[in-house]
Amino acid sequence: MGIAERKEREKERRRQQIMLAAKRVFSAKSFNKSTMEDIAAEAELSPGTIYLYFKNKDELYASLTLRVLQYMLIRFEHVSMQRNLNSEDRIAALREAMVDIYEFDALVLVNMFRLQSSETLKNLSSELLSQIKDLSRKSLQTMANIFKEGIQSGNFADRHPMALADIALSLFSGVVLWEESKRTLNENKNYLRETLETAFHIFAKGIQRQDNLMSEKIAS
Amino acid sequence: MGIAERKEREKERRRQQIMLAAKRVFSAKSFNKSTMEDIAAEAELSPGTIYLYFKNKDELYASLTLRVLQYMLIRFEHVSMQRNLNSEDRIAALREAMVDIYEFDALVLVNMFRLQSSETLKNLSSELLSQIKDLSRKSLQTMANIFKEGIQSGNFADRHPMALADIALSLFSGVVLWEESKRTLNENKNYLRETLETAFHIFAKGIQRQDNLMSEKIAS
Amino acid sequence: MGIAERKEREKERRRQQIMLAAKRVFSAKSFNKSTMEDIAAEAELSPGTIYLYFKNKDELYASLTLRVLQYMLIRFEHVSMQRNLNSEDRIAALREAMVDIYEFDALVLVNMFRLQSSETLKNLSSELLSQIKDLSRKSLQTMANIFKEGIQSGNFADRHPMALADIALSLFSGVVLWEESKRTLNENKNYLRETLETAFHIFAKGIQRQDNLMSEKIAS
Amino acid sequence: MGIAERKEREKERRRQQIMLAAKRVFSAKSFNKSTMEDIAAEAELSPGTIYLYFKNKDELYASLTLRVLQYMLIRFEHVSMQRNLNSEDRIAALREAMVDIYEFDALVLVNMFRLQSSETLKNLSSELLSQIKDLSRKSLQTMANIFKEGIQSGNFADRHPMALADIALSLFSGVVLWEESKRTLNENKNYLRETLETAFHIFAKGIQRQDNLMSEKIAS
DNA sequence: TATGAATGAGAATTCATTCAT
DNA sequence: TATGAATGAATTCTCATTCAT
Repeated sequence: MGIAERKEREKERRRQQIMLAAKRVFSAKSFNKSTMEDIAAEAELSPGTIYLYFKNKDELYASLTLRVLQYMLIRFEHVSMQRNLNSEDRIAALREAMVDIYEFDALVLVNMFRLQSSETLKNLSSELLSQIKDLSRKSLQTMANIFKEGIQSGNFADRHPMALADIALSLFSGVVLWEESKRTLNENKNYLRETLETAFHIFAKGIQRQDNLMSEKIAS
Repeated sequence: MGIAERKEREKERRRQQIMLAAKRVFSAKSFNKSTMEDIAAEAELSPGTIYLYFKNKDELYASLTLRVLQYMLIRFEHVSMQRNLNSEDRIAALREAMVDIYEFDALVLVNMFRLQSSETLKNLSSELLSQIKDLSRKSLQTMANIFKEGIQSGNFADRHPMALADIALSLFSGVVLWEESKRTLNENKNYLRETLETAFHIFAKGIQRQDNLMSEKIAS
Repeated sequence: MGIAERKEREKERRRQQIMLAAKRVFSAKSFNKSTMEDIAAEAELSPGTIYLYFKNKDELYASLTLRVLQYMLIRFEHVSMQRNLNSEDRIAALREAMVDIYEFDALVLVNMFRLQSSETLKNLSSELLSQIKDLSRKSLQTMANIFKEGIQSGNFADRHPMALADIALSLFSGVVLWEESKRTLNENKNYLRETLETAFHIFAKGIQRQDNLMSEKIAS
Repeated sequence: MGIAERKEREKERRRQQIMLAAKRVFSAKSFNKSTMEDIAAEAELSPGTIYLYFKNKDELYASLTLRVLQYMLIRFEHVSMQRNLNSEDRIAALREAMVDIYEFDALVLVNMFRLQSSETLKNLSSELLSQIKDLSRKSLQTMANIFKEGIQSGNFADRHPMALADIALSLFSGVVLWEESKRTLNENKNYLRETLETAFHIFAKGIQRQDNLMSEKIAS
């Protein structure tokens, strides 16, 4: 029994080892220019071994996406459970979660959209695909709940919570994409955190109820 | 001379024809899964002919990016010149410009970030690369000017105009990316315009001066 | 018009060139040990070129089979049309046709049965597969007609003509198989013609009507 | 000692278990498309274990051939020893032996010809190879003896007995090959027994002495 | 200019075989 | 003995690019 469990754990560890190597290689070279041999070398394994853990290159790639999505859900759920925070602080917590997610894996989130291509989709096992769909749906739903509570407590203007979640996620990915882009073209330092802070300040203000804003002002 | 001009015009027309074909193929299949033969077939030309107009696949791709950036700059400049509009309406005009850009070429803007890859960059002629940098800089600057004027007229909160431009562009690309993603995964209808409207409403409200909001409220 | 035709002819010639090279390589090495690179080298072409003419290795192989089947049908039809021959001589002519077929391509006929594997079948285009089925059906039918006429003329015992065709073809392939086998194991000279002669003498006698045999004997 | 024997017996049983699994897999998929992992899975063993019993894939394959040749010799010897039967009945007994052999292993006999490939031969231990040659020689010789006795007893026409054995074996393998082929291509039911009966009726009649046939006829 | 057949380097993937446990 | 993860050489196939016509 213990043996089966240990084997299972080792197998999972090996998968992680390969995914981490893949992440490093993809970050350095972009998906198409990265070869399975590069990844194998980075993981200090032989090419054949990769295929014991991942059906093909697209599936390895998609597994990286899954990994980020899992982390994203956990971080969003954590924010969602912090009921003691006021609405504004929850938005800030959400933003901090996003910074964490970015630090967990900057590029895979960005490249996640590679999965758009139907040519890619057909190389994926339906199980993996449905896991990805499921996780992204859950993450959005979790974010939507945060907005919903803000609306019910009268802090946020009355908008469809799911639309707000879509927009918050879009803002996040857009900023990551654009900052990464600028960074590569100009080799500048990383302004992601600052930009994200500004962006979410604006977003937070943009979704507040007018009354709320007024009363704040008057109180001051 | 007239002959030379006509030839020039025809050459440009042929370039456009290839780019349009490439755009369609890249949209359907993603860069790597699209072959030069696919593109040639879509353009009703032979593979060899493509190479008479574009140095290589990467350069063809980059030219598509250039094309959308040119359009973007024109649209942004047009908004910038509409001095008769109030700040709020200019944000709305900016948003409409973005919808146009999206309709001009949904994915290439998003995939523009593929150019990040340094492996790709070195396949491009330096001329093309500097044109791309130049155009994206100008587009941002033009947007920044719009925000700057809003700040000077006292309508927008005092923030760095370039940061606002970065965020507006990020929001735009993020929404395109995410809506396209949802569309591919779920085969749903296209909610881009609606989402973009909501997103820019929030953004517009988020960057207004508090006083401004209050006075609006009181006046009402 | 003439150009299109010439191109078509050249394309067909190139296909033949590849098939001949493949035949030589398969004869020397057996299907699995022959690589596409071997075949390309033998045809003095690059590996990629093979794929312009044949979808994959299995399809190239099956095309060789088709080629023999085409030749087989022509030879059998030729025998079938020789109505002036008596039944016994027609069997002899059939046997000579088989020797020709063997000389046209000894191994592919033998290996034709590789196509049995369903794993192989699924790599073939349905068009090619149906051509193969069609040709083997027609060849058998043509042989069956020869037997039918012998039965109707009272020379052959009354048996199902198609069953006789099956058996004649089986005898042919069995002899080829076995003689090739002996030849490889013992590096002996080629007894195929002699064995085939004996085999078809026996077969011819075996299918004659008893009366016929008797009367021959009495007449002698 | 008893222990050593039991171990030996168990080892042999395990070898048989693997060969049976291999036979099933090879029948379904053809040699090249069958992987050692397929065979291991079918035998409910791990790939490594196969190599404890067989040197390599070619040798496993050759062992299957050996197995069917052993069975063939036993069956032919059994027919050979039935001296009480008349010649015609002995041919019938031979045919029944062939049906048994077919049922013992339909395809391996036919695929035996894969061993032709010199590339394959050099992967085999010389011991195994000489056993195979020896057994096939003995089987043919046994058959030849049956024919020889028929000739000496005046029932069969005077032909070289070994040539008759070659032809009988060819007819057998040809029929198996062709019937299996038809079966795979058309998913029909199995006509092997019927075809083999007809084929050997014809063969039996074809090798009889003329006088013999006449006298039969007159007697009737 | 346009063609499209040919190229061939390069990639993904497979699988017989090994070996530490 | 048995395992099965790991290997890595070998193989099939792809596709950006070239070039003779």
